Amino acid sequence: MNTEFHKPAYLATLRELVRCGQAFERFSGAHVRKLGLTPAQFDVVATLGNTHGMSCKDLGDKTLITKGTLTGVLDRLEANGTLKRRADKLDARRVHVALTAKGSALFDRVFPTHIAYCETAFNRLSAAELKRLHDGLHSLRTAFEGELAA
Amino acid sequence: MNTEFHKPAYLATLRELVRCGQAFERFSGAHVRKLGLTPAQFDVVATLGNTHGMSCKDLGDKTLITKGTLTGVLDRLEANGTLKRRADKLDARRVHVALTAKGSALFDRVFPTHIAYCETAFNRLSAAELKRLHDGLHSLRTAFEGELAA
DNA sequence: AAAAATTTGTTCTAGTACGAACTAATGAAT
DNA sequence: ATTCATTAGTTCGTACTAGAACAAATTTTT
Repeated sequence: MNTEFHKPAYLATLRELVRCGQAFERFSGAHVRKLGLTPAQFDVVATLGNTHGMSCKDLGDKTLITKGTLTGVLDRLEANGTLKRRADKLDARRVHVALTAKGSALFDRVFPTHIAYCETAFNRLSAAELKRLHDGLHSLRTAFEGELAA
Repeated sequence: MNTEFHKPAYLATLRELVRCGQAFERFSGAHVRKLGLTPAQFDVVATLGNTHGMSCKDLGDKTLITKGTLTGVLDRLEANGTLKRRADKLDARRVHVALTAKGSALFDRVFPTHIAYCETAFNRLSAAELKRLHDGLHSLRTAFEGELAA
């Protein structure tokens, strides 16, 4: 009680960051689920689309899904025939992951649709606003990563 | 295959939004876990701190934790004595949630510490940058919410 | 006042999320 | 070559997440 705690000014921005992120999750996630995928699954399919596949490591780096989680996501997508795992002959530790023909068709059907859907929201901002926002987010992310390393 | 898909300009900003949000989660979450709480638990304790408590509905609205999830989070915090549920006499549907003395002490110990920790990252940006970022995030969030309602 | 619609909170399921422990394979150091 | 350290993936435990179905209480409608 009543520790007179002076709230720093940055809290308003922090709050907007979290709220905006959650609003995007709802906005994007609800659409993705209607397309029959979870957000994480969409992320994987979108990353593998139009590539010859990649290792779990690379996939994890690009999607920012941690490796422990990735195993399960890949399991489910492999089980329903969206992608296939195969051993990497040059490095036996690695597993090469690539979309199947079915997965590629899924990508073609789902990716442009979702990109167009998201565009409706972003189009409410001007190009200049988007650029400013991009730069600000980038600075802040760099700050988080820098402090975490420190 | 090879539908020549023209990637819209907004994707760069979208990517930064997601990455910045995840960077914050890591930055903030790692610290909160060291303090012995999960991010969701910290969110609840921080929201209940310095109040006389509130209904699950209000708590869910403020923390943006959906009600199905909130039940479990509250279960665990109640089990370890951080908070207490009691019936609301005016509206029997409602459950009033408030910190116990132990929970209040936890809040006093953990909240200022974490706020100060987060400040180190935000201090890397100028006040003007933070303001611009705040406004941009707000506009974008409004756009998401507006499109979702539409 | 009775029926219908809404609100509040819990429960259930499937799918993340993170961290830590573990195995197997590659690379480095000597 | 053999030990040592690092890297890639999987597995495990606990906790969070959305969404849907549910029961109970309140409000609205008639």
